[in-house]
Amino acid sequence: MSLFSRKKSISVQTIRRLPQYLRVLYDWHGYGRELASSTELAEETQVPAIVIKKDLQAVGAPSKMRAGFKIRGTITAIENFLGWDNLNKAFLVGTGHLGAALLGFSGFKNHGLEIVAAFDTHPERVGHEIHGVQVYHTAQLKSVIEEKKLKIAVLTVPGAAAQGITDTLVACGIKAIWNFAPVKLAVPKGVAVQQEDIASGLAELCARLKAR
Amino acid sequence: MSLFSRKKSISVQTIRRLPQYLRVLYDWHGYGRELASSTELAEETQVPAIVIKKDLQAVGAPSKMRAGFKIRGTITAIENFLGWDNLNKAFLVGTGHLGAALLGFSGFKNHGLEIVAAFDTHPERVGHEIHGVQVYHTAQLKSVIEEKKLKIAVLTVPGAAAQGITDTLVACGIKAIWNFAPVKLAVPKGVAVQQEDIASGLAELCARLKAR
DNA sequence: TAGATTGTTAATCGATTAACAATC
DNA sequence: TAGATTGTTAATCGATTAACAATC
Repeated sequence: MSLFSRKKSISVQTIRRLPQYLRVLYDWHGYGRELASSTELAEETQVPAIVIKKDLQAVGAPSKMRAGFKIRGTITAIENFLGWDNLNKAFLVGTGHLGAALLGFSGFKNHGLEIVAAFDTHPERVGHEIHGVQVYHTAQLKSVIEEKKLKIAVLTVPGAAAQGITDTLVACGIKAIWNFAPVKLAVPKGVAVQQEDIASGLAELCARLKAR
Repeated sequence: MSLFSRKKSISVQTIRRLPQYLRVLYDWHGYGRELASSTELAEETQVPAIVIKKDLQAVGAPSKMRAGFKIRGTITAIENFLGWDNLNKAFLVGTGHLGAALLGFSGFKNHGLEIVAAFDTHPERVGHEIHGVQVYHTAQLKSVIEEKKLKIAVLTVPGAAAQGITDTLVACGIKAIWNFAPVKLAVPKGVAVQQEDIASGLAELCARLKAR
């Protein structure tokens, strides 16, 4: 056991499955259950049992031989792996339809994210609140980010504006950007960008529909 | 060339990348360009050139040796593969924040989707229009689906309601469901469900942020 | 004990990547 | 011709799947 015995990096696929497990585990934990076997989780999530076993082992979920994984401990292990055990302060740029929808989504608090500020350029939005979140003018980005010590940016601006805003964010020292604009952002190394492309899912659905 | 020389099935990963190529190609086509090499597309999309080459070959995009892929023909090939060359009539169930945001998103017309009806149970929404789309009561699902010959369902209802609505949709003969509720839907074989789980992307971002 | 499960290693599969020929 | 590109086949890599031992 050397200092270098770091767990070998966990695959993106595994990471993307974790929230799914988490939801079921929260549910069962709420009912007072203490153990969950990969077989049972497989039934609930439609993910193969052996995949679940491997995924949970990868994040170091505690288990009891022959009995299954310890629900409470597995929740902790996943939350810990994702950094969802304490809230990251985040802000949202672009309070259009999608932005407003995300501001109204209370579920993020279970997912390590707390959106505490929003930004826009439209005069009729600036200065108001949306779902309890104050909307500032984009010109105030730097000062508000510093003042509130914000770490994660949620980008819901039009595609044409995305790169410009991104450059500003990078200049402000932001290290994580969750981008909903259909544009590949150029960022310096060291800044994590998570691209959400709604068209990908639609393409998948259409291709499957067509293939039948 | 037998009847069975069907292109070997294209991977999900390839399918999910196609819309990205499409956006760049639309753009360049708008400028009157006729050819695009995989190298140039790689620069624009940050996808490796050889991946792009393979992807475009897979959908049968036309090319000129030494010169690149023919933009107009490649657009056609991708649209055709995805069935985006003519609009699928779709409807949306659940006109909450996210549902309203999707109704207001005009971009779907470029993606083979035309949302022509919406459903909800809230009395204050039923009977009104949202972004020009009529909202019906969920009780009218069957009749409206049949009357308007709707094919694709977009589900933006709360998780607790998703499976119940799905059962109704299946009974109405719907074959494709684009599900934004964080619930794995149980459907009979032959019904395509595309699951969008916003938490997956967030998990990916958080894991990457944590790993640094 | 029997049987269901985790733990662990090996086999399989398929996507990505590399290599190089063919082309204009 | 030289050089950039597509076309095509082979090599690599890593995720999934299978197999079976260990456990209680």
